[in-house]
Amino acid sequence: MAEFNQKRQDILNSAMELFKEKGFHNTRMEEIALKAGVGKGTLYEYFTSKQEIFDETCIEKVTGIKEKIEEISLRDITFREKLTEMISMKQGSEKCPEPTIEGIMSNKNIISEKVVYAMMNHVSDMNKIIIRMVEQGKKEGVVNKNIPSDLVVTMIVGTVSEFIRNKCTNNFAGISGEEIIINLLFNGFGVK
Amino acid sequence: MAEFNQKRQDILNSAMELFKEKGFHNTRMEEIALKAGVGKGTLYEYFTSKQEIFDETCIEKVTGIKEKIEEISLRDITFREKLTEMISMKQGSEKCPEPTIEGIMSNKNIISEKVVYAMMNHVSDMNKIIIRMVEQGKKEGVVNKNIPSDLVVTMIVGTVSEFIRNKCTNNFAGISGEEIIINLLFNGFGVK
Amino acid sequence: MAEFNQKRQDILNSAMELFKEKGFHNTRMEEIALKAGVGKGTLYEYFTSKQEIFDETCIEKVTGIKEKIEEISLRDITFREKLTEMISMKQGSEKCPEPTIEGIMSNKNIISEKVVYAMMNHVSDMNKIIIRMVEQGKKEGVVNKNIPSDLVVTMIVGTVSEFIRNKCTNNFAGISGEEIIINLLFNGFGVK
Amino acid sequence: MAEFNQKRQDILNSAMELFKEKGFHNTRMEEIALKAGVGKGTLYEYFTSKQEIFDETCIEKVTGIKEKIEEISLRDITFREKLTEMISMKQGSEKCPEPTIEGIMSNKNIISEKVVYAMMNHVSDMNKIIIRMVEQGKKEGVVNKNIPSDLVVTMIVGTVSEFIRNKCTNNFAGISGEEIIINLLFNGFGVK
DNA sequence: TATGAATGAGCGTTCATTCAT
DNA sequence: GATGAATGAACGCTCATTCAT
Repeated sequence: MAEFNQKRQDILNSAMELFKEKGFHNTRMEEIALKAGVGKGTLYEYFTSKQEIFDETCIEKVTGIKEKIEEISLRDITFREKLTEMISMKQGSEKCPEPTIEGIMSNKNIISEKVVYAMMNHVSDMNKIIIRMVEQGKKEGVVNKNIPSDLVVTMIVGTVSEFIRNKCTNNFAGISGEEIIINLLFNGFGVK
Repeated sequence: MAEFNQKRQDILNSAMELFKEKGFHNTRMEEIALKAGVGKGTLYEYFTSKQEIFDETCIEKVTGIKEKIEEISLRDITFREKLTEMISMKQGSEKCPEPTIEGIMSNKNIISEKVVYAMMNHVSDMNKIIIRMVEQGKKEGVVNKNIPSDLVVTMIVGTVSEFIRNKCTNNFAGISGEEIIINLLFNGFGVK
Repeated sequence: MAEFNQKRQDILNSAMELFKEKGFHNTRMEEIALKAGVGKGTLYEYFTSKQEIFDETCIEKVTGIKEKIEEISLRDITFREKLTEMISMKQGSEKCPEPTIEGIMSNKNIISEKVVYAMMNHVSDMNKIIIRMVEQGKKEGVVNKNIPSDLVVTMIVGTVSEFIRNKCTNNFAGISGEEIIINLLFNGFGVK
Repeated sequence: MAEFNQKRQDILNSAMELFKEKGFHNTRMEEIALKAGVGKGTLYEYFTSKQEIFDETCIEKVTGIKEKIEEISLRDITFREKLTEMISMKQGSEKCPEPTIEGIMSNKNIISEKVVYAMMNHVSDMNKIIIRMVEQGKKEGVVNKNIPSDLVVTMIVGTVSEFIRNKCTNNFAGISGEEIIINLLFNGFGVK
């Protein structure tokens, strides 16, 4: 049984990488099998269809992100420290992964409907978690209580995602701007 | 010739809508032809392949966004006013369009390579334009000169994109948060 | 349109021959296409699936038989003459075809359900037609009125089918037993 | 060894039932194994292929029919009694079986060639047996000596098969027509 | 001996593209 | 130029068969 799960995961990992690299429609079942080191037919011992494999990889990715956010949110650290953790967050694999929720959600017309719902629930959960983090900030007296929390979340999520994205496409050669970005979020770019 | 361009544009518009709705691989040439009111074979009088049609729609979309940004950047208004214009920017079509650059770029494994380069150039241009806007802000004395402009751009682009995205998925029921977001960008969410 | 129907019929004929020769599952779409002199994809311009092609060939066959029976039943000849016509009936094609209804019905687990119903209706129609023929015989005073017509039909259909089948498998070398069989049906094999 | 034969027979019985119900190509080896209560691999300990299993079931069925006919033919009873026995003959299993030779022979393009020959020999044997029965009738003075025996056999086999077939498809609700059919065979349906 | 996880040849079907009209 | 009937390469999936245990 442990072995079953292991092989299943191998397939999922191979598929994930190929989907990321070439997209759903340009990835052939045969390639997934080859990469996972199994026969084509074996894929169907673990999954019922290519669609299911794709769905699972998507679910796994959002779940992974959500769990990281959740884990950060539960630590006994300040709001600012949590923000710093989030911005340093990395997807496990090498290279430059598809780290943002948005990248995953852009496959909406490929993912099967029920999985879209599942993912949207995850996204909604993440929003709630981050809203709670913002409210922690308000309690700590470091976040302005007059600003609606959801808009604060919008700025955080947007900025952090864009920052991570840019780091991947190497727009910030060498400079580690995390600290600056955090300050920007707190103080804005305006002159005081 | 004018007629040629008109029909070409009709095809492009039909294709754009279908691609947005169903994705590249789920859109059939026949559907595009049908929607454009031409025969299937006719598509090949105006484009050499489905790929080319897709490439063109992508280019057209980024170009559209870029031109809007450019147009805003050239107006004789303050930096803050330009920001406000950007956040109110809308993609032409009805419903909820695919307005952000990121949504388009997520098709990287479908777009043909040379078009990816073209698009990245556009994106890079846009960055430069926005950087110039930020520098205008610095000159006006409303943007903190000590913060690297590219990081300011990161925050602006990320926040604005996320804001537009959320407005589409109706996360902000009724409340028009544009003004608040602008203030957030300038002052951050921190307590002064 | 005439051309459409012609090509459709060509495909059907090729399919019919192959199905007869090799059965449904051993006949490949490619072979049907090859035999019909069209491309594999073309088959799908005329039919939606292999199943549909098979269904149509079955329908066509029973319909053909039914129409022949019907045509015979409508002629202005005596019951005995009609019987003689039936026993001399031949399926159009060369070689030794699959002439009996039973041969066709033996594909019940291949034919799609709704077509099975259609065929059973045809079979039921044929029974009614033959029953009417028997009743004509009773009116003519050549068929014993005390015997239930459906049992008479059973004997006629069974004997005629078996006779045709045997002629095909060459069990009756040269001898044309039609006349004898008709007499047998009327008088039985018993000694008077 | 007895156990070997028992299990072999179990497999054959399971297969026979499934083949009858769903046909050769729609029956999967896994189903046969499941129904026989053995593992998929075990099937190959007893048979070399699915084909062989099918061949054996066919042989077994014709052999069964032939043996019944043979057994009837050897009894010390009159020709008429033998006929009555034949028409009352039933295939062992419940429901409505595939009792006629023709039903089995309609699989000619599935059965392997050498088995087709074997079956045709059986069929030929059966004909000879029934011919001998007819000749017994002639000796008993109840069958007209002027009619070629093979044509008499044709009428008997055809009528009996059709009768059994119809009884299965419930065309004769309740009425047990066996006696009438026998009389029909002897006397025909003609008016004397 | 019995098993069932693994396999891959094989086939039905789709759809971008072509080309005769 | 405009068309759509015809095409066949390509791919997802099935299932008989194998073989390590």
